[in-house]
Amino acid sequence: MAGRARATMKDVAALAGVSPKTVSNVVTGTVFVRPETVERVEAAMTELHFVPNLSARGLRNGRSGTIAVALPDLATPYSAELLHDLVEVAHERGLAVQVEETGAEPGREVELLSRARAHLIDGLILNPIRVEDSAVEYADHLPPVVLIGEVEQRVTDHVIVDSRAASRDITRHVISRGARRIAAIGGDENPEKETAASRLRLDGYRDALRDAGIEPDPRLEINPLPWTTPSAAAAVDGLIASGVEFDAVVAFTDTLALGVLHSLATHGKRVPDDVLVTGFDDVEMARFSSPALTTIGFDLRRVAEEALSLLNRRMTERTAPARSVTVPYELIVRASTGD
Amino acid sequence: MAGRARATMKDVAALAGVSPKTVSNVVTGTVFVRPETVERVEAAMTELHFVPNLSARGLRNGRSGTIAVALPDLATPYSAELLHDLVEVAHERGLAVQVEETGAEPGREVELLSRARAHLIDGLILNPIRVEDSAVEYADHLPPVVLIGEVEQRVTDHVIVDSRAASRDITRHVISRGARRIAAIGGDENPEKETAASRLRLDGYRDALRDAGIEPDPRLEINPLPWTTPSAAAAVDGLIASGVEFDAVVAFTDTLALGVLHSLATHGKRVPDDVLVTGFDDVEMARFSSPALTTIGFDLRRVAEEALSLLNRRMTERTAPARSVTVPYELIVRASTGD
DNA sequence: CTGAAAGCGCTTACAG
DNA sequence: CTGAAAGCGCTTACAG
Repeated sequence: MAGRARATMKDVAALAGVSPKTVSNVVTGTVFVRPETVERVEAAMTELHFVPNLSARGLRNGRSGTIAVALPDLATPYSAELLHDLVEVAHERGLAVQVEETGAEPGREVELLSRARAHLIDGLILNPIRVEDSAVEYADHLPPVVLIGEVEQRVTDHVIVDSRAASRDITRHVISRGARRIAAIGGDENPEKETAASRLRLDGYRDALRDAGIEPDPRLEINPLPWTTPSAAAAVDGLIASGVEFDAVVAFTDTLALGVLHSLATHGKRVPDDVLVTGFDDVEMARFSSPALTTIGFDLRRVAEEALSLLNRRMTERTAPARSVTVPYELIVRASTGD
Repeated sequence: MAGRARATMKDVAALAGVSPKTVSNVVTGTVFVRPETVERVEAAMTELHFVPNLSARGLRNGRSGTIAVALPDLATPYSAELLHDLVEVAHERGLAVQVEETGAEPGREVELLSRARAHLIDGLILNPIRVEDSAVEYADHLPPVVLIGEVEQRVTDHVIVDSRAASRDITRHVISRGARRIAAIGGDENPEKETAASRLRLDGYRDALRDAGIEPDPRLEINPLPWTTPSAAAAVDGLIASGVEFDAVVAFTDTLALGVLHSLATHGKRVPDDVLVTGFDDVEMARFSSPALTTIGFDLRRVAEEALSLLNRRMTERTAPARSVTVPYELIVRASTGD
């Protein structure tokens, strides 16, 4: 078959002795076709190895059957797990998934959205990093968009977890276990470096401190960029070297927390005996680290389903008001806070 | 703009006072167009928010500018890191990437390849699990395919790492550190469960044992399916419960090795003092586990580049003989074998 | 239940 | 350097 021209509906129609329209009806299955006819057409399709040309279909009906998923860093465990669920759910719903990486640069999100490529897709699921920079103001020129993650805007649909409350809860938890000098890894005052997650989780952390009457210490608020395991390890190395005392570390993602554990182990600090440690996201490694991580968990499969449902609705009702779905979280207590 | 019809080249041409052909020339940039004309056309495109319809272009020139990447499980750290590099390289070369998950079921690979969707793509990069089942025999009816990973066939292009030699080397390493009772996690005799990686890494492990005069013990060859961290942990739990003695564990992926470390820690076995442990792949967590993992590393970015180069060549020369590129590996010694 | 015609938005020869 | 025509392979009205 290599090299031989691909069969078209016209070829199939000729072989089956029907019109192209009938072949189309058989392929799409929207109209009832007489069983004998269906059989003849299917036999012809098999014989010719017919596969519909999706470019042609897409051109005709204006939909490609493909959505894009844009994530900051595909190599991160959290992104990988989220992508896994999104692809699974999308395929169940008959949609193909194209992936894009926005990276650390805020501009990439905007660029990506306005890029030509984006317009071969029927919709976009975006996990944004930045608040203001999120290209949502361009929503008018965009395909349907659903945001995953906390962003303070009401222009597009989004699926959120209440990060601030979750961060407050997990910080309260370490306070309840006796911690007073609690480092926050991922928080930042600098609006240049601030992200939606960073801002909200820092707010939640401070809420808990305030409620407990603990004075925040700027030296304990560290934002290692990018949010990776090695940079978190380096941040804790630095904290230890600085001599600032601490008895707990609240990391704003599990990926960061794994670096925290590594640094503490390197310096001979025992978790949870000397220092309590928590993460956020409940990635698979959070259960298998030494010690296992106390963290915030939520149902990623559910997030994926909600995102695709919102996107699907948006594809049909373009002008409906923006919807927001909140997925519940739970505090998962493990050995890293001495369960 | 929402709801308003998208501008076409015809609209742009009308506004700029040129023919659609000229607009096309400006957009594709293949033919020289007079600077004043270019400027007029570009102004018109901006004004109308023109974006070329890629379905139409795809229909016309037979290429979509999209490739597919099919991996067994997107949530696995190794897959995630590989996808990250593939997407990065593909984007540098102007290609979009569609992702597919083949899962554990061997049939999915075949199904996927023959599925209609596959034909909207210009090529496919596949990380196959099974040897025989890999749908490579269908290569004639397929878009250009490049395999990543060891598969014993010469029908399609592929990028490989010499798994057998690598597995032999790392097993030799633990033998050199004094181990004699070495468990292999991921090896399997059962052809039903055997995969390309499983087969070759088991062969390499046995090569090393034979060279050292150590008799293989079937009770030490365990294949936890699927190849995940929890199943590896459960496998080692079982091994310990069985009472079979061992002084080292050679895991066939880092993901498995992380589960091995977890199980050993749970049972109070110290690594490397009581048991040596090794992995394969050098994922990021291999550096941050406690202890850090001795493993086999290779350049994933390089793998991605080679795969895309092969695919690109295949897209132009469909009938050229299959090529194979071998990427070098290295033994990375870390604390888990007592460095 | 099926056919003949038209058109989705591009780009490729073919002319000038 | 630019235009007018044709066609990539489908599907959507419009007829019967």
